[in-house]
Amino acid sequence: MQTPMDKTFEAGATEAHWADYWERSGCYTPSGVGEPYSIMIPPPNVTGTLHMGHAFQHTVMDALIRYHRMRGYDTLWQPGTDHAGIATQMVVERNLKLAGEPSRTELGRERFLDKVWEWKRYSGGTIESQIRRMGSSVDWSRNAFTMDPAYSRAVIEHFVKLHDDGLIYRGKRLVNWDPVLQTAISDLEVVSEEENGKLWHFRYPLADGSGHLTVATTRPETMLGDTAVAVHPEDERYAALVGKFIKLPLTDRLIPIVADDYVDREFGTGCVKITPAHDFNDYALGQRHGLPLINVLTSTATINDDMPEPYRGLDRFVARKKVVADLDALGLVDKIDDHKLKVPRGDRSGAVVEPFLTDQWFVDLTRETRHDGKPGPGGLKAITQPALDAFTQGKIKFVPENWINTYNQWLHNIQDWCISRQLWWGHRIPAWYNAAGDVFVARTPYDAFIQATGAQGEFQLLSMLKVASDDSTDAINEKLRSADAERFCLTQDNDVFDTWFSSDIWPMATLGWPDKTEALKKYYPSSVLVTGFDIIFFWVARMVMMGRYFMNGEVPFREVYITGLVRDPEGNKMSKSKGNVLDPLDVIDGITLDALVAKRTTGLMKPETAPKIEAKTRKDYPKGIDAVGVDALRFTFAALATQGRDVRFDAARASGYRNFCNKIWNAARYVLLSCDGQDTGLDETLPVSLSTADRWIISRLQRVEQEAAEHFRSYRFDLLASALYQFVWNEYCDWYLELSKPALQNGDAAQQRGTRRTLLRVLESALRLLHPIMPFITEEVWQRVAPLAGVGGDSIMRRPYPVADTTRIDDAAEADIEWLKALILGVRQIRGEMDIAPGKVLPLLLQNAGAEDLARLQRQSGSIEFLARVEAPRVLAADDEAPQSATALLGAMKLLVPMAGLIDKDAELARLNKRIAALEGDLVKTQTRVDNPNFAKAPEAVQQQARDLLAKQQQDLVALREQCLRIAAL
RNA sequence: GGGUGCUUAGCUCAGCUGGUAGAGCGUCGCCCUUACAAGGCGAAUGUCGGCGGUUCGAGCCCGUCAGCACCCA
Repeated sequence: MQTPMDKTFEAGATEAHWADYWERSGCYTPSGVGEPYSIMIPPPNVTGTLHMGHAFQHTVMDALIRYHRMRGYDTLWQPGTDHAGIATQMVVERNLKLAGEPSRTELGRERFLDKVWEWKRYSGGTIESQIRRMGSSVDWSRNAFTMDPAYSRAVIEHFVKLHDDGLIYRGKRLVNWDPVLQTAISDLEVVSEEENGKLWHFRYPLADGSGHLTVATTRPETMLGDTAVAVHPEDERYAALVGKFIKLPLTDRLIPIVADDYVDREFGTGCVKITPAHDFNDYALGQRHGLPLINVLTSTATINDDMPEPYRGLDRFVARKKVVADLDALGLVDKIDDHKLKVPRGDRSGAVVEPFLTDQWFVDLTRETRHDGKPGPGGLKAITQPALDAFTQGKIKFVPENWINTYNQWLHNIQDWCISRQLWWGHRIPAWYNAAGDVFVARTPYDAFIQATGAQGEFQLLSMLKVASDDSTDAINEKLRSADAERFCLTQDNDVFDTWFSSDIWPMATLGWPDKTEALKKYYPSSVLVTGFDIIFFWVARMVMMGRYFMNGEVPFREVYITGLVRDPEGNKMSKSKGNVLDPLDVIDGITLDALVAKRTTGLMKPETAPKIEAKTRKDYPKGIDAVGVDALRFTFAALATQGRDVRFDAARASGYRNFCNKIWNAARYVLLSCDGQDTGLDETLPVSLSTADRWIISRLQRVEQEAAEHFRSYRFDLLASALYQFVWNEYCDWYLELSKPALQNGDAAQQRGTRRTLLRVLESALRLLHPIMPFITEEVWQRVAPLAGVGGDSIMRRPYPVADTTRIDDAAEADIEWLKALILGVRQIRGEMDIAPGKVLPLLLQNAGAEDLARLQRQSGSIEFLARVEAPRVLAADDEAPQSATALLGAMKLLVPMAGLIDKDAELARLNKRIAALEGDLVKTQTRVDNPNFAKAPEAVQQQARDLLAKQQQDLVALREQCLRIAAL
């Protein structure tokens, strides 16, 4: 005998135990047998902790992984974290500031990086413990980090190979410059939003003194770097001026007037000042017209020393005012209009980004042929096109599939990718420079020195100096200096790679690439990538590019399941600055309102937003958040995983699924109370008889198993959740458990044996069906149920996922139980609508019963009496007089509950009239449908269905009206 | 300007190849019935954004308008 179960399910108590057990007993590591099934986790940034979005996606991934593991696949879920260059560097810098410690620049590169590693250990540890809490069955033995030595080697290999293949170039180009973080960022990291600004109109005098042109600008300070004024070639107003010169105010320069159809004649005056060094469009125009580039700014966005003295050193916005004031003093300001414009800001710093001319590294994604003129394909052919083809050729597909449009559109308009960042935290670019500025790209410092010395004919120098292949740059330089060979000294590029330029090889590098490992052979391509639509460009597309390029055209994953983004109850994106984030653990463990408010309002970048955040929090969660446990949270995510883009998190919904856990728990409790220590049919030699109810629930189980398989295949976790919920609650608990009660009380030994066996087997199957979504409660309950069901094994995780046996679908049993339910529903309806206490046992008469009704009555009488709480139903003969009764219909049969002393005449009349009214409405609809002469065009089956419905409605209506008259007459 | 979605019960959302509108939460009655009050039983609630079209039949297909959201330029 087992120890009895508690009356309620306490999630916390079981979670830690099973998570620990699964991991220790090797449930998470690939079995090594079966067809491979793998998922690479989108590595969370080590900037902080997991948020609801992670919890959501991890739920989906774990459900897929557990499902396939149970299906017998050799299943790998690869975990890991991402170093997240800019984001992490910013977090650490902020922490240093808050702690009053020396700043990044004061510490210097090496000591600062020590601080970042310290943070990484802390943050990474937090993330890993959160993943463990959620029950995510990742293979911890393969845990990876994008800055691991092995991973770093892969990043370098990836860069060097692309470089050697002529697909990477370095050059002075206009990039998006974040003057606060002092680094280049990619176009994807720039967010442009409409802001209120001004449009300044300046008069630019013609050099010959014959007048002026008026130009409009949103950024006056850039005029110091103007190198032309452009007009539209077909603009008659200015045709005569093209080729003349402007005397640029505040400088001594003459700049030409050029014609270019980039100019929009309608905008402003139709004259545009051209600043090629500070605007992307102007840059392109400048290239077309051979204009010089004049840089106005420093890297911190102050005016540089090449500019006229009065402006030097001024911040760009101060300089803007001064430029306007100075022009105004010269009488050159025509007018100033209010103007809405898109202001580009760095997504991390929020600073206004400047187009800025610097030396950067780029991946070529746009050329047909190599940029260096050597034979071979350029980036367009080698990288971009294959990434597009992967989908058109069906090697990968999106789920939902319409995301392909987003993907294609981006790739068709793609720009070269700036991959260098002026940061310290990240993979340092493996490029070295000599004093002459020559660049050597190599896998190791040693290789770079080999190249550098070899280039000057000094092939033996390094071996003479006993330079080792693993010597650092400094060590080699030291040896060179001591040998008076200083001219061979090299310095490594100070910059690091864009983080996405390391995570783009995640599916390969985590499996050991560039080595040809067994894991790579087995688990690449991964089966599915689960991620949000917000990083289709950042990550998905780039993984496809690099995967195909480095893996002989093989894609990194077969399917991309795009999830929605988790939002707050109002539909806003969750973010720390908005103060609407939720920690999944706070939903799991619960949190009081005050604690939640405190959590959301401390450590804010803008403390003044605290009152607003507090008010919103108190509105959204007036009672705090109930502790629901991991399983309920996971089930909530599954239920919310529709195909839409937004997932509004609803704490009430989570509480609802917490109740579902409790329902499962108590159902199991009942089953165990009924079966533990009893004959549960394990002895195959003893006779077992299955009742209609037994055959019915077994049949329903097969159907839900079919549905589950389909929903996993199509990634419809919402439908999966609802199918399982309904089966467990509305069929197994509401009906089957109730039906089992009279069977266990009154059945013979074989019947009881059959019922107990069915109770146990169906529950055991249901637990396995639910396990991928709700691992903990299913394991906890399964451990108790499985032995009684005759099922062995140490963990539900290792049991097979239920597969439908269609031979056990039993239409007759289903029809019988549907009839039974309808009968009971009829009685309950009378009871409910008459406010008769549920416990009150009622007499029940059956009038006009057919042969089928009588047969079913015979088979189900025990169930009827128990569930409907009625005395043994009395069948009226055709000529029997019925007492005055409340009525419900079951097909042609009437259910009569005698009213004497129970039911008020008027109440029953009201009730009948309501039913009649509803029925009349339905009848009209059906009648008009059937009467439409064109209805003959409909398929015969549809017509028959409609005619049947009509007949039934007519028959019911007649019966109800008859009954109504009879009661009224009393 | 280009693109992608969305608009269904008070709220959050399902609704498969067109065949009499569903779930959860909430609401309203009656019940502490020996698995579960985190529960049981019953009930109410929708011109499926507007208009037009195709069709025997439209929440679903087509057109159009309105509102909302996001992405790209």
